[in-house]
Amino acid sequence: MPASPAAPGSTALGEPRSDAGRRRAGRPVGGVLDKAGITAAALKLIEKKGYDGLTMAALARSLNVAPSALYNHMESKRDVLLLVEDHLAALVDVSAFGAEPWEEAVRKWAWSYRDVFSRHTPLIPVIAVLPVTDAPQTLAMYETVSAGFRDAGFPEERIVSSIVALESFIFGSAYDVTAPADIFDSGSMAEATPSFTGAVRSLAAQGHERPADVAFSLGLEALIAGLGALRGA
Amino acid sequence: MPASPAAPGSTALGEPRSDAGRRRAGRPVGGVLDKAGITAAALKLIEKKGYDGLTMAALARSLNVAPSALYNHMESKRDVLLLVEDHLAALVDVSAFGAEPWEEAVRKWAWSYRDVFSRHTPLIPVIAVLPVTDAPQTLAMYETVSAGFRDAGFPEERIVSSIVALESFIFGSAYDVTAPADIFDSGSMAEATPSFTGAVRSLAAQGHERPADVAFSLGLEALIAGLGALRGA
DNA sequence: TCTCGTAAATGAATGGCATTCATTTAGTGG
DNA sequence: CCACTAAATGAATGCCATTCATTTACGAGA
Repeated sequence: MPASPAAPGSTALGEPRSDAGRRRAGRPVGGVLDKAGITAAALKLIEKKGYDGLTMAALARSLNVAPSALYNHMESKRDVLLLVEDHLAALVDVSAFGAEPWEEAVRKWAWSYRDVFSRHTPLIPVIAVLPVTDAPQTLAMYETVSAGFRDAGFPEERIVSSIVALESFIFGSAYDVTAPADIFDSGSMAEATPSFTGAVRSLAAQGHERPADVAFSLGLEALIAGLGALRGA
Repeated sequence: MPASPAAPGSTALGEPRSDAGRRRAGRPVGGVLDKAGITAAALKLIEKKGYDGLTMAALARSLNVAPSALYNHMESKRDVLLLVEDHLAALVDVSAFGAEPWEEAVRKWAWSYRDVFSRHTPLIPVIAVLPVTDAPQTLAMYETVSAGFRDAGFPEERIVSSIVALESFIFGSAYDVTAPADIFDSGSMAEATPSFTGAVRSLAAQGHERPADVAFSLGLEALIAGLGALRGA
Protein backbone atom coordinates (compact mmCIF):
# COMPACT_ATOMS: atom_id res chain seq x y z
CA MET A 1 0.00 0.00 0.00
CA PRO A 2 2.09 2.92 -1.11
CA ALA A 3 -0.59 5.51 -1.05
CA SER A 4 -0.69 7.89 1.77
CA PRO A 5 -3.87 9.82 1.28
CA ALA A 6 -2.85 13.24 0.18
CA ALA A 7 0.62 14.59 0.90
CA PRO A 8 1.04 16.10 -2.52
CA GLY A 9 1.93 19.65 -1.70
CA SER A 10 5.64 19.42 -1.24
CA THR A 11 6.85 18.43 -4.61
CA ALA A 12 6.73 21.15 -7.22
CA LEU A 13 8.03 19.18 -10.13
CA GLY A 14 8.97 20.66 -13.40
CA GLU A 15 12.54 21.33 -12.52
CA PRO A 16 14.77 22.48 -15.30
CA ARG A 17 17.26 19.77 -16.07
CA SER A 18 20.43 21.76 -15.68
CA ASP A 19 21.02 23.35 -12.36
CA ALA A 20 22.08 20.20 -10.63
CA GLY A 21 22.22 21.86 -7.24
CA ARG A 22 18.79 21.49 -5.70
CA ARG A 23 17.65 18.14 -6.83
CA ARG A 24 15.22 17.61 -4.03
CA ALA A 25 12.17 18.07 -6.12
CA GLY A 26 11.98 15.68 -9.01
CA ARG A 27 11.85 12.45 -7.11
CA PRO A 28 8.98 10.01 -7.29
CA VAL A 29 6.80 11.26 -4.53
CA GLY A 30 5.30 8.20 -2.93
CA GLY A 31 2.08 7.30 -4.63
CA VAL A 32 0.51 10.43 -6.01
CA LEU A 33 0.64 8.85 -9.42
CA ASP A 34 -0.49 5.40 -8.43
CA LYS A 35 -4.03 4.22 -9.07
CA ALA A 36 -5.45 5.59 -5.86
CA GLY A 37 -3.93 9.01 -6.49
CA ILE A 38 -5.09 9.16 -10.08
CA THR A 39 -8.58 8.06 -9.11
CA ALA A 40 -8.84 10.68 -6.41
CA ALA A 41 -7.63 13.43 -8.69
CA ALA A 42 -9.98 12.37 -11.48
CA LEU A 43 -12.95 12.35 -9.12
CA LYS A 44 -12.12 15.78 -7.77
CA LEU A 45 -11.81 17.09 -11.31
CA ILE A 46 -15.12 15.57 -12.38
CA GLU A 47 -16.81 17.05 -9.36
CA LYS A 48 -15.49 20.50 -10.09
CA LYS A 49 -15.53 20.66 -13.88
CA GLY A 50 -17.70 17.79 -15.02
CA TYR A 51 -16.74 15.14 -17.52
CA ASP A 52 -15.93 17.71 -20.18
CA GLY A 53 -13.27 19.01 -17.87
CA LEU A 54 -11.74 15.59 -17.39
CA THR A 55 -8.93 15.75 -19.93
CA MET A 56 -5.59 14.08 -19.65
CA ALA A 57 -3.98 17.51 -19.60
CA ALA A 58 -6.20 18.76 -16.79
CA LEU A 59 -5.74 15.54 -14.84
CA ALA A 60 -1.99 15.79 -15.18
CA ARG A 61 -2.05 19.40 -14.15
CA SER A 62 -4.00 18.60 -11.01
CA LEU A 63 -1.29 16.09 -10.16
CA ASN A 64 1.55 18.55 -10.89
CA VAL A 65 2.84 16.41 -13.67
CA ALA A 66 3.19 16.49 -17.43
CA PRO A 67 0.38 14.83 -19.41
CA SER A 68 2.73 12.28 -20.86
CA ALA A 69 3.67 11.12 -17.38
CA LEU A 70 0.22 9.61 -16.98
CA TYR A 71 1.00 7.16 -19.73
CA ASN A 72 3.64 5.50 -17.61
CA HIS A 73 0.78 4.28 -15.43
CA MET A 74 -2.22 3.98 -17.72
CA GLU A 75 -2.61 2.76 -21.24
CA SER A 76 -5.28 5.23 -22.21
CA LYS A 77 -7.89 7.60 -20.92
CA ARG A 78 -10.30 4.70 -20.85
CA ASP A 79 -8.26 3.26 -18.00
CA VAL A 80 -8.88 6.40 -16.02
CA LEU A 81 -12.60 6.04 -16.56
CA LEU A 82 -12.40 2.42 -15.46
CA LEU A 83 -10.69 3.44 -12.28
CA VAL A 84 -13.42 5.95 -11.56
CA GLU A 85 -16.14 3.47 -12.39
CA ASP A 86 -14.76 0.89 -10.05
CA HIS A 87 -14.45 3.43 -7.30
CA LEU A 88 -18.12 4.34 -7.70
CA ALA A 89 -19.19 0.71 -7.67
CA ALA A 90 -17.93 0.52 -4.12
CA LEU A 91 -20.37 3.29 -3.18
CA VAL A 92 -23.40 1.29 -4.22
CA ASP A 93 -25.33 0.06 -1.23
CA VAL A 94 -25.50 -3.73 -1.13
CA SER A 95 -25.73 -3.93 2.64
CA ALA A 96 -29.32 -5.10 2.69
CA PHE A 97 -28.52 -8.39 0.97
CA GLY A 98 -28.41 -11.02 3.64
CA ALA A 99 -29.93 -8.64 6.18
CA GLU A 100 -33.37 -7.93 4.78
CA PRO A 101 -35.88 -9.70 2.56
CA TRP A 102 -34.89 -10.05 -1.06
CA GLU A 103 -37.42 -7.50 -2.30
CA GLU A 104 -36.21 -4.82 0.04
CA ALA A 105 -32.56 -5.59 -0.63
CA VAL A 106 -33.05 -5.27 -4.38
CA ARG A 107 -35.00 -2.07 -3.87
CA LYS A 108 -32.24 -0.42 -1.85
CA TRP A 109 -29.51 -1.65 -4.16
CA ALA A 110 -31.29 -0.42 -7.27
CA TRP A 111 -32.08 3.05 -5.95
CA SER A 112 -28.55 3.47 -4.70
CA TYR A 113 -27.04 2.19 -7.94
CA ARG A 114 -29.16 4.56 -10.02
CA ASP A 115 -28.39 7.53 -7.79
CA VAL A 116 -24.65 7.00 -7.95
CA PHE A 117 -24.50 6.69 -11.71
CA SER A 118 -27.06 9.35 -12.51
CA ARG A 119 -24.32 11.75 -11.53
CA HIS A 120 -21.88 9.92 -13.80
CA THR A 121 -23.81 9.08 -16.94
CA PRO A 122 -20.78 9.44 -19.22
CA LEU A 123 -19.50 6.27 -17.60
CA ILE A 124 -22.49 4.20 -18.61
CA PRO A 125 -21.29 3.33 -22.11
CA VAL A 126 -18.04 2.26 -20.48
CA ILE A 127 -19.61 0.10 -17.78
CA ALA A 128 -22.01 -1.59 -20.12
CA VAL A 129 -19.16 -3.14 -22.07
CA LEU A 130 -16.70 -3.49 -19.23
CA PRO A 131 -15.26 -6.95 -18.57
CA VAL A 132 -15.60 -7.35 -14.84
CA THR A 133 -12.12 -8.75 -14.59
CA ASP A 134 -10.74 -5.23 -14.73
CA ALA A 135 -12.98 -3.91 -11.99
CA PRO A 136 -12.60 -5.65 -8.63
CA GLN A 137 -15.07 -3.51 -6.71
CA THR A 138 -17.67 -3.98 -9.39
CA LEU A 139 -17.09 -7.69 -9.24
CA ALA A 140 -17.46 -7.61 -5.49
CA MET A 141 -20.83 -5.93 -5.91
CA TYR A 142 -21.95 -8.68 -8.28
CA GLU A 143 -20.84 -11.31 -5.84
CA THR A 144 -22.90 -9.88 -3.02
CA VAL A 145 -25.94 -9.45 -5.21
CA SER A 146 -25.62 -12.93 -6.70
CA ALA A 147 -25.39 -14.47 -3.26
CA GLY A 148 -28.50 -12.56 -2.27
CA PHE A 149 -30.39 -13.95 -5.23
CA ARG A 150 -29.20 -17.48 -4.59
CA ASP A 151 -30.16 -17.32 -0.93
CA ALA A 152 -33.56 -15.97 -1.88
CA GLY A 153 -34.20 -19.16 -3.82
CA PHE A 154 -33.43 -18.16 -7.38
CA PRO A 155 -32.50 -21.00 -9.73
CA GLU A 156 -28.82 -20.55 -10.46
CA GLU A 157 -29.15 -20.28 -14.21
CA ARG A 158 -31.54 -17.32 -13.94
CA ILE A 159 -29.52 -15.20 -11.55
CA VAL A 160 -27.26 -13.47 -14.05
CA SER A 161 -30.07 -12.72 -16.48
CA SER A 162 -32.17 -11.25 -13.70
CA ILE A 163 -29.35 -9.02 -12.54
CA VAL A 164 -28.64 -7.93 -16.10
CA ALA A 165 -32.28 -7.04 -16.62
CA LEU A 166 -32.30 -4.94 -13.47
CA GLU A 167 -29.03 -3.31 -14.38
CA SER A 168 -30.25 -2.41 -17.84
CA PHE A 169 -33.23 -0.70 -16.31
CA ILE A 170 -31.01 1.08 -13.81
CA PHE A 171 -28.62 2.42 -16.45
CA GLY A 172 -31.41 3.66 -18.65
CA SER A 173 -33.07 5.29 -15.67
CA ALA A 174 -29.85 7.01 -14.69
CA TYR A 175 -29.96 8.92 -17.97
CA ASP A 176 -33.55 9.77 -17.31
CA VAL A 177 -32.63 11.61 -14.14
CA THR A 178 -30.47 14.04 -16.10
CA ALA A 179 -33.08 14.86 -18.75
CA PRO A 180 -34.28 18.45 -18.93
CA ALA A 181 -37.68 19.18 -17.44
CA ASP A 182 -39.18 20.20 -20.77
CA ILE A 183 -38.04 17.08 -22.58
CA PHE A 184 -41.62 16.10 -23.44
CA ASP A 185 -42.78 19.49 -24.60
CA SER A 186 -44.27 18.74 -27.98
CA GLY A 187 -44.20 22.40 -28.99
CA SER A 188 -45.84 23.20 -32.27
CA MET A 189 -46.81 19.60 -32.84
CA ALA A 190 -49.09 19.58 -29.81
CA GLU A 191 -52.35 19.43 -31.77
CA ALA A 192 -51.02 16.64 -33.94
CA THR A 193 -50.27 14.50 -30.89
CA PRO A 194 -53.31 14.68 -28.64
CA SER A 195 -52.84 11.43 -26.73
CA PHE A 196 -49.24 12.09 -25.91
CA THR A 197 -49.73 15.77 -25.15
CA GLY A 198 -52.64 14.93 -22.89
CA ALA A 199 -50.64 12.30 -21.06
CA VAL A 200 -47.75 14.69 -20.54
CA ARG A 201 -50.05 17.39 -19.20
CA SER A 202 -51.78 14.93 -16.95
CA LEU A 203 -48.49 13.85 -15.45
CA ALA A 204 -47.35 17.43 -15.04
CA ALA A 205 -50.59 18.25 -13.24
CA GLN A 206 -49.62 15.77 -10.55
CA GLY A 207 -46.81 18.10 -9.59
CA HIS A 208 -44.19 15.51 -8.77
CA GLU A 209 -40.87 17.12 -7.92
CA ARG A 210 -38.87 14.42 -9.62
CA PRO A 211 -40.85 12.76 -12.42
CA ALA A 212 -37.93 10.45 -13.07
CA ASP A 213 -38.46 8.95 -9.63
CA VAL A 214 -42.05 8.06 -10.44
CA ALA A 215 -41.05 6.17 -13.57
CA PHE A 216 -38.19 4.49 -11.77
CA SER A 217 -40.38 3.35 -8.91
CA LEU A 218 -43.04 2.07 -11.29
CA GLY A 219 -40.58 0.04 -13.33
CA LEU A 220 -38.58 -1.20 -10.39
CA GLU A 221 -41.61 -2.51 -8.53
CA ALA A 222 -42.77 -4.27 -11.67
CA LEU A 223 -39.38 -5.89 -12.09
CA ILE A 224 -39.16 -6.93 -8.47
CA ALA A 225 -42.59 -8.52 -8.61
CA GLY A 226 -42.00 -10.22 -11.94
CA LEU A 227 -38.49 -11.46 -11.27
CA GLY A 228 -39.36 -12.46 -7.73
CA ALA A 229 -41.83 -14.95 -9.14
CA LEU A 230 -38.91 -16.93 -10.54
CA ARG A 231 -37.89 -18.05 -7.09
CA GLY A 232 -38.41 -21.70 -6.49
CA ALA A 233 -39.72 -22.25 -10.00
CA MET B 1 -50.65 8.21 -37.82
CA PRO B 2 -47.81 10.37 -39.04
CA ALA B 3 -45.43 7.51 -38.59
CA SER B 4 -44.77 6.95 -42.22
CA PRO B 5 -42.12 4.34 -42.77
CA ALA B 6 -39.42 6.32 -44.46
CA ALA B 7 -38.42 9.93 -44.59
CA PRO B 8 -39.04 11.97 -47.72
CA GLY B 9 -36.26 10.25 -49.51
CA SER B 10 -37.02 11.95 -52.78
CA THR B 11 -33.73 13.70 -53.18
CA ALA B 12 -31.01 11.70 -54.77
CA LEU B 13 -28.43 11.29 -52.15
CA GLY B 14 -24.98 12.68 -52.34
CA GLU B 15 -23.58 10.23 -54.79
CA PRO B 16 -20.01 10.89 -55.82
CA ARG B 17 -21.06 11.91 -59.26
CA SER B 18 -20.04 15.50 -59.81
CA ASP B 19 -16.43 14.62 -60.47
CA ALA B 20 -16.43 16.30 -63.86
CA GLY B 21 -14.88 19.63 -64.58
CA ARG B 22 -16.65 21.52 -61.86
CA ARG B 23 -14.19 21.13 -59.13
CA ARG B 24 -14.34 24.77 -58.44
CA ALA B 25 -17.54 26.59 -57.85
CA GLY B 26 -19.79 25.19 -55.24
CA ARG B 27 -22.92 25.73 -57.20
CA PRO B 28 -25.89 24.93 -55.04
CA VAL B 29 -26.64 21.42 -56.15
CA GLY B 30 -30.31 21.07 -55.60
CA GLY B 31 -30.98 19.50 -52.28
CA VAL B 32 -28.02 17.28 -51.65
CA LEU B 33 -27.29 19.27 -48.57
CA ASP B 34 -30.79 19.37 -47.19
CA LYS B 35 -31.79 17.36 -44.16
CA ALA B 36 -32.76 14.27 -46.10
CA GLY B 37 -29.48 14.24 -47.99
CA ILE B 38 -27.40 14.77 -44.88
CA THR B 39 -29.29 12.07 -43.02
CA ALA B 40 -28.84 9.57 -45.82
CA ALA B 41 -25.14 10.30 -46.13
CA ALA B 42 -24.64 10.05 -42.38
CA LEU B 43 -26.43 6.70 -42.24
CA LYS B 44 -24.38 5.32 -45.07
CA LEU B 45 -21.22 6.49 -43.39
CA ILE B 46 -22.21 4.96 -40.05
CA GLU B 47 -23.04 1.71 -41.76
CA LYS B 48 -19.69 1.53 -43.47
CA LYS B 49 -17.32 3.04 -40.92
CA GLY B 50 -19.21 3.04 -37.65
CA TYR B 51 -19.70 6.00 -35.38
CA ASP B 52 -15.98 6.62 -35.12
CA GLY B 53 -16.00 7.20 -38.84
CA LEU B 54 -18.79 9.72 -38.62
CA THR B 55 -16.82 12.95 -38.57
CA MET B 56 -17.91 16.24 -40.02
CA ALA B 57 -15.01 16.01 -42.45
CA ALA B 58 -15.95 12.53 -43.62
CA LEU B 59 -19.59 13.46 -43.88
CA ALA B 60 -18.73 16.50 -45.98
CA ARG B 61 -16.45 14.43 -48.16
CA SER B 62 -19.19 11.92 -48.85
CA LEU B 63 -21.34 14.83 -49.99
CA ASN B 64 -18.58 16.34 -52.13
CA VAL B 65 -18.50 19.44 -50.09
CA ALA B 66 -16.17 21.24 -47.72
CA PRO B 67 -16.68 20.56 -44.02
CA SER B 68 -17.56 24.15 -43.35
CA ALA B 69 -20.44 23.96 -45.83
CA LEU B 70 -22.31 21.70 -43.43
CA TYR B 71 -22.56 24.54 -40.97
CA ASN B 72 -24.81 26.47 -43.31
CA HIS B 73 -27.40 23.80 -42.63
CA MET B 74 -26.68 22.50 -39.15
CA GLU B 75 -25.63 24.20 -35.99
CA SER B 76 -23.41 21.42 -34.77
CA LYS B 77 -22.59 17.77 -35.10
CA ARG B 78 -25.25 17.08 -32.52
CA ASP B 79 -27.82 18.14 -35.09
CA VAL B 80 -26.56 15.43 -37.41
CA LEU B 81 -26.99 12.86 -34.68
CA LEU B 82 -30.51 14.15 -34.05
CA LEU B 83 -31.36 13.73 -37.68
CA VAL B 84 -30.12 10.16 -37.61
CA GLU B 85 -31.95 9.42 -34.39
CA ASP B 86 -35.22 10.69 -35.74
CA HIS B 87 -34.80 8.67 -38.90
CA LEU B 88 -34.30 5.52 -36.82
CA ALA B 89 -37.34 6.26 -34.68
CA ALA B 90 -39.43 5.84 -37.80
CA LEU B 91 -38.09 2.31 -38.16
CA VAL B 92 -39.45 1.21 -34.80
CA ASP B 93 -42.47 -1.02 -35.21
CA VAL B 94 -45.56 0.46 -33.60
CA SER B 95 -47.99 -1.20 -35.96
CA ALA B 96 -49.39 -3.56 -33.37
CA PHE B 97 -50.88 -0.75 -31.29
CA GLY B 98 -54.53 -0.62 -32.11
CA ALA B 99 -54.36 -3.94 -33.93
CA GLU B 100 -53.39 -6.40 -31.24
CA PRO B 101 -53.82 -6.68 -27.47
CA TRP B 102 -51.81 -4.22 -25.43
CA GLU B 103 -49.38 -6.86 -24.15
CA GLU B 104 -48.49 -8.04 -27.59
CA ALA B 105 -48.22 -4.51 -28.96
CA VAL B 106 -45.82 -3.49 -26.24
CA ARG B 107 -43.83 -6.65 -26.77
CA LYS B 108 -43.36 -6.04 -30.49
CA TRP B 109 -42.62 -2.37 -30.00
CA ALA B 110 -40.03 -3.02 -27.31
CA TRP B 111 -38.14 -5.71 -29.20
CA SER B 112 -38.08 -3.63 -32.33
CA TYR B 113 -37.01 -0.50 -30.46
CA ARG B 114 -34.17 -2.38 -28.79
CA ASP B 115 -33.03 -3.99 -32.00
CA VAL B 116 -32.87 -0.72 -33.89
CA PHE B 117 -30.87 1.10 -31.25
CA SER B 118 -28.61 -1.76 -30.30
CA ARG B 119 -26.91 -1.03 -33.61
CA HIS B 120 -26.70 2.65 -32.72
CA THR B 121 -25.77 2.79 -29.06
CA PRO B 122 -23.75 5.99 -29.43
CA LEU B 123 -27.06 7.74 -29.99
CA ILE B 124 -28.48 6.68 -26.66
CA PRO B 125 -26.94 9.46 -24.60
CA VAL B 126 -28.36 11.85 -27.20
CA ILE B 127 -31.88 10.43 -27.22
CA ALA B 128 -32.13 10.24 -23.48
CA VAL B 129 -31.83 14.00 -23.18
CA LEU B 130 -33.48 14.93 -26.47
CA PRO B 131 -36.43 17.31 -26.34
CA VAL B 132 -39.01 15.65 -28.53
CA THR B 133 -39.85 18.94 -30.17
CA ASP B 134 -36.80 18.56 -32.36
CA ALA B 135 -37.66 15.04 -33.47
CA PRO B 136 -40.97 14.70 -35.28
CA GLN B 137 -40.71 10.99 -36.05
CA THR B 138 -39.83 10.27 -32.46
CA LEU B 139 -42.79 12.30 -31.34
CA ALA B 140 -45.00 10.38 -33.74
CA MET B 141 -43.85 7.15 -32.15
CA TYR B 142 -44.76 8.46 -28.70
CA GLU B 143 -48.18 9.50 -29.95
CA THR B 144 -48.97 6.05 -31.26
CA VAL B 145 -47.72 4.35 -28.14
CA SER B 146 -49.56 6.76 -25.84
CA ALA B 147 -52.80 6.18 -27.71
CA GLY B 148 -52.26 2.46 -27.35
CA PHE B 149 -51.85 2.81 -23.60
CA ARG B 150 -54.89 5.04 -23.29
CA ASP B 151 -57.06 2.68 -25.31
CA ALA B 152 -55.86 -0.21 -23.19
CA GLY B 153 -57.32 1.48 -20.16
CA PHE B 154 -54.31 3.16 -18.54
CA PRO B 155 -55.06 6.12 -16.32
CA GLU B 156 -53.80 9.14 -18.19
CA GLU B 157 -51.39 10.33 -15.53
CA ARG B 158 -49.51 7.02 -15.52
CA ILE B 159 -48.97 6.70 -19.24
CA VAL B 160 -45.82 8.78 -19.60
CA SER B 161 -44.15 7.23 -16.57
CA SER B 162 -44.90 3.74 -17.84
CA ILE B 163 -43.44 4.52 -21.25
CA VAL B 164 -40.39 6.09 -19.69
CA ALA B 165 -39.85 3.02 -17.54
CA LEU B 166 -40.05 0.76 -20.56
CA GLU B 167 -37.78 3.02 -22.57
CA SER B 168 -35.18 3.11 -19.83
CA PHE B 169 -35.12 -0.65 -19.82
CA ILE B 170 -34.89 -0.72 -23.61
CA PHE B 171 -31.96 1.70 -23.77
CA GLY B 172 -30.02 -0.16 -21.12
CA SER B 173 -30.73 -3.43 -22.86
CA ALA B 174 -29.52 -2.04 -26.17
CA TYR B 175 -26.07 -1.61 -24.64
CA ASP B 176 -26.25 -5.12 -23.32
CA VAL B 177 -26.55 -6.52 -26.83
CA THR B 178 -23.18 -5.04 -27.75
CA ALA B 179 -21.30 -6.36 -24.73
CA PRO B 180 -18.49 -8.82 -25.39
CA ALA B 181 -19.22 -12.49 -24.71
CA ASP B 182 -16.63 -12.72 -21.98
CA ILE B 183 -17.87 -9.68 -20.08
CA PHE B 184 -18.60 -11.74 -16.97
CA ASP B 185 -15.38 -13.67 -16.92
CA SER B 186 -14.16 -13.11 -13.41
CA GLY B 187 -10.65 -14.26 -14.26
CA SER B 188 -8.26 -14.53 -11.38
CA MET B 189 -10.93 -13.49 -8.91
CA ALA B 190 -13.03 -16.56 -9.61
CA GLU B 191 -12.40 -18.25 -6.27
CA ALA B 192 -13.15 -15.06 -4.40
CA THR B 193 -16.56 -14.80 -6.04
CA PRO B 194 -18.14 -18.23 -5.84
CA SER B 195 -21.80 -17.24 -6.09
CA PHE B 196 -21.31 -15.00 -9.08
CA THR B 197 -18.92 -17.33 -10.84
CA GLY B 198 -21.29 -20.23 -10.32
CA ALA B 199 -24.21 -18.25 -11.66
CA VAL B 200 -22.24 -17.21 -14.73
CA ARG B 201 -21.20 -20.79 -15.41
CA SER B 202 -24.71 -22.03 -14.89
CA LEU B 203 -26.05 -19.57 -17.44
CA ALA B 204 -23.31 -20.42 -19.90
CA ALA B 205 -24.15 -24.11 -19.54
CA GLN B 206 -27.60 -23.37 -20.93
CA GLY B 207 -25.94 -22.56 -24.22
CA HIS B 208 -28.14 -19.66 -25.27
CA GLU B 209 -26.94 -18.12 -28.49
CA ARG B 210 -27.81 -14.61 -27.39
CA PRO B 211 -27.72 -14.29 -23.61
CA ALA B 212 -28.79 -10.67 -23.94
CA ASP B 213 -32.09 -11.85 -25.35
CA VAL B 214 -32.77 -13.97 -22.30
CA ALA B 215 -32.29 -11.07 -19.95
CA PHE B 216 -34.34 -8.80 -22.18
CA SER B 217 -37.22 -11.21 -22.37
CA LEU B 218 -37.17 -11.76 -18.63
CA GLY B 219 -37.24 -8.08 -17.83
CA LEU B 220 -39.71 -7.17 -20.52
CA GLU B 221 -42.25 -9.77 -19.44
CA ALA B 222 -41.93 -8.62 -15.86
CA LEU B 223 -42.53 -5.02 -16.91
CA ILE B 224 -45.49 -5.91 -19.09
CA ALA B 225 -47.09 -7.86 -16.30
CA GLY B 226 -46.39 -5.26 -13.64
CA LEU B 227 -47.34 -2.20 -15.66
CA GLY B 228 -50.35 -3.95 -17.18
CA ALA B 229 -51.79 -4.20 -13.71
CA LEU B 230 -52.16 -0.43 -13.64
CA ARG B 231 -54.97 -0.57 -16.16
CA GLY B 232 -58.31 0.41 -14.73
CA ALA B 233 -56.79 1.07 -11.33
C1' DT C 1 31.96 4.58 -3.07
C1' DC C 2 31.14 4.07 -7.73
C1' DT C 3 28.36 2.45 -11.54
C1' DC C 4 24.83 1.10 -14.09
C1' DG C 5 19.93 -0.40 -14.90
C1' DT C 6 15.46 0.99 -14.66
C1' DA C 7 11.20 3.29 -13.51
C1' DA C 8 9.25 7.49 -14.14
C1' DA C 9 9.01 12.39 -15.76
C1' DT C 10 9.74 15.71 -19.45
C1' DG C 11 8.34 18.68 -23.40
C1' DA C 12 8.03 18.78 -27.97
C1' DA C 13 5.81 16.75 -31.63
C1' DT C 14 1.70 14.33 -34.29
C1' DG C 15 -2.56 13.84 -36.12
C1' DG C 16 -7.43 14.21 -35.59
C1' DC C 17 -11.26 16.70 -34.36
C1' DA C 18 -15.34 20.32 -34.42
C1' DT C 19 -16.01 24.77 -35.30
C1' DT C 20 -15.27 29.81 -37.06
C1' DC C 21 -14.63 33.32 -40.39
C1' DA C 22 -13.56 36.37 -44.16
C1' DT C 23 -14.23 35.73 -48.74
C1' DT C 24 -16.13 34.13 -53.07
C1' DT C 25 -19.63 32.18 -55.97
C1' DA C 26 -23.87 31.76 -58.51
C1' DG C 27 -28.49 31.81 -58.97
C1' DT C 28 -33.01 34.97 -58.36
C1' DG C 29 -36.17 38.65 -58.09
C1' DG C 30 -36.59 43.48 -59.17
C1' DC D 1 -28.44 44.34 -65.68
C1' DC D 2 -27.89 44.82 -60.93
C1' DA D 3 -28.25 43.89 -56.12
C1' DC D 4 -29.31 40.66 -52.81
C1' DT D 5 -28.70 36.50 -50.58
C1' DA D 6 -28.09 31.61 -49.76
C1' DA D 7 -24.57 28.54 -49.91
C1' DA D 8 -19.68 26.92 -50.62
C1' DT D 9 -14.79 27.68 -49.85
C1' DG D 10 -10.30 26.85 -47.46
C1' DA D 11 -7.52 28.56 -44.25
C1' DA D 12 -7.28 29.17 -39.58
C1' DT D 13 -8.18 28.08 -34.24
C1' DG D 14 -8.03 25.64 -30.35
C1' DC D 15 -8.62 21.44 -28.05
C1' DC D 16 -7.73 16.80 -27.59
C1' DA D 17 -5.33 12.04 -26.74
C1' DT D 18 -1.36 9.90 -27.59
C1' DT D 19 3.78 9.07 -28.91
C1' DC D 20 8.66 9.48 -28.53
C1' DA D 21 13.42 10.56 -27.79
C1' DT D 22 15.58 12.18 -23.98
C1' DT D 23 16.61 13.07 -19.17
C1' DT D 24 16.43 12.33 -14.25
C1' DA D 25 16.98 10.06 -9.80
C1' DC D 26 17.00 6.14 -7.06
C1' DG D 27 18.67 1.83 -5.56
C1' DA D 28 21.07 -2.64 -6.14
C1' DG D 29 25.36 -4.86 -6.98
C1' DA D 30 30.33 -4.53 -7.45
